[in-house]
Amino acid sequence: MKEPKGKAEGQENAPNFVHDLVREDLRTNKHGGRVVTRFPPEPNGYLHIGHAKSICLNFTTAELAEGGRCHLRFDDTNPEAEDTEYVESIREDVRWLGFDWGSHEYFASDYFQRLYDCAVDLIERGFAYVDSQTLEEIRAGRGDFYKPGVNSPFRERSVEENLDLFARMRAGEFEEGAHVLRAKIDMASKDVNLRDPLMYRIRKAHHHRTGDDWCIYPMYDYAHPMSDGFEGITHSICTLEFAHHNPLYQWFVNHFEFDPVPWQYEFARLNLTYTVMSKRLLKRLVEEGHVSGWDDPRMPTIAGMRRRGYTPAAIRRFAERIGVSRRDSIVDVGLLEHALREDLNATSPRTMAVLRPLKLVIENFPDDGQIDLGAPFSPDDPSFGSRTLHLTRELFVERDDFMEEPVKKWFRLAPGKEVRLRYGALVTCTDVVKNAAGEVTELRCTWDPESQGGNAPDGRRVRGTIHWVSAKHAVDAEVRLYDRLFNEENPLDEAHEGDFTARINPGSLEILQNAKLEPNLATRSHGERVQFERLGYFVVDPDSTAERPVYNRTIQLKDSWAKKRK
RNA sequence: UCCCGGGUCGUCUAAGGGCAGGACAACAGGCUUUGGACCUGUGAAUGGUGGUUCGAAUCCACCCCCGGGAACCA
Repeated sequence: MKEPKGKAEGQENAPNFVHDLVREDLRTNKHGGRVVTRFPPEPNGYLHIGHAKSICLNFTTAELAEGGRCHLRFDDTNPEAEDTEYVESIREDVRWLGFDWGSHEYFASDYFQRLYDCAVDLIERGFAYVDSQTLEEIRAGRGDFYKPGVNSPFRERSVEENLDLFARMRAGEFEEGAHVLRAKIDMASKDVNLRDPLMYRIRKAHHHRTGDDWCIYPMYDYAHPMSDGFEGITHSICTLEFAHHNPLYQWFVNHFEFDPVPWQYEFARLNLTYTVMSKRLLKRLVEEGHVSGWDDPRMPTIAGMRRRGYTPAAIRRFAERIGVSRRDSIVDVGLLEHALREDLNATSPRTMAVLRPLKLVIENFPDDGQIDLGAPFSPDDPSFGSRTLHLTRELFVERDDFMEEPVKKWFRLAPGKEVRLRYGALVTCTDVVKNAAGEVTELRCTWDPESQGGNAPDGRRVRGTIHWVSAKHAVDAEVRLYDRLFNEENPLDEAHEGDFTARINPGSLEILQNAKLEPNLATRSHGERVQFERLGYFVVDPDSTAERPVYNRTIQLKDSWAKKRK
């Protein structure tokens, strides 16, 4: 029978070659039905959306099998780069994304003794040796892409001498750089990584977890496959730049008797338009003050996206949709934004807030009159509930919703034009008040008392519907409008002048101090998400207080009017 | 100059000898008390040249382009 390999029309899940391979392994009962993966961050920085892709891939792959699991392993073999500070943020971010590693949290540093013992074993079997050349000699001896390497003069040391030297390295008898431990593989290999790679180097550095217990530290190429072996990993998933290490990965794993024998699979890392993803560049943005920190809502870090108002579900959905393949790509950030809007549209209560207030006075409305009107929090889902709006003589409307000399197809406020106040009433602009500078400071209107709630009493068509708040009831707030951090699709494109910071979008943050909110928006808690009707999705920032609410704009609504004007 | 990957609509991807399909974006229309959401429709692709075949995106050959690789980093 022919197994349909691709997905049919209307497919919900994007292609994922790793899932396909694992399903095949399950079918053939490879590893006895076990699937164990791991997410192995180095605790030297904050996680970003690229890591999120990997986290989703590793956890969803494990879920393919009954009893499958995904480990969280901190790959902390370089004491000079890592810090405990990052460990907690990584845990928090993975948890926030919605994944649970249960009791399977590990640290590569917990394996230092075991790794050492295995290295001794390799030495005893003649597969590793202590090299006493200088760094420069080792580098020169490795050759280059076109020339094979040459054997180190120390390559044929006796097992006894190697054992003695290695023990003394561990004991701290030598200075940094005096010796290294190397795997004895093949100095003439076309694969440069196989030319007797380093396994251990001397580093008299304080480790964030093991303190000063060790002065020799294992290299990634040795520690990683071994850690996978120790933990019973079946599918070791990493990004493409590690593909060259696969033969070496297998070499180490095959010199021990692991069950299961792990295998490494590589996939293409995520790149996004209008975004930089490397830890080094993100660090520069923070350190040079281009953003307020690792959790600045413009950052592609998980912490930044969380503060921006992204939902875990949107990120997971995005990761699923873009698929997993081996080809380099730059995903249109619009795909991410689509997943975001999709989730927010379904989950956000609708509210009203005026960002740039313009006073509107209803002249035929009593001075102290007030009409209470019910308004649902969702236009089509009653389970969201409703609140009461207060129609009063003085209101605030959006300055952008008024145009003194309207262009064609303008359905909003303009002299003589009638519009609907959402869930409020129909009002007609009768006059415009200006200050000495000629700026519009107030709109004078009349309303149709028959139109309470916004219904046209005679069925007349009123095309424009605008949002508003009662001046008397409005709560002042700060609103931070965020936009893409970069102006260019590919900020790293070398065709541009200057470095990537020259492409930062100067309009990526605009702070409005005088926004007017409907009252219920003043009492929401940090992280709560709402839609400000007609404007976009917003989230309560951690800086928010009861006295001074602060909202961040997560993303604008799709705006076909803005498009039309262009 | 060497080794390893990879090239399908603008973007991410299906189809792996038999109608090049989907999603996002774009465009057009419908509906609408959010110019939102939703619905309908349209345009849009197999890097090149040869070869095998009734038939090639798919197999073969050569070429071109892109990414990665020579840390005591991960």
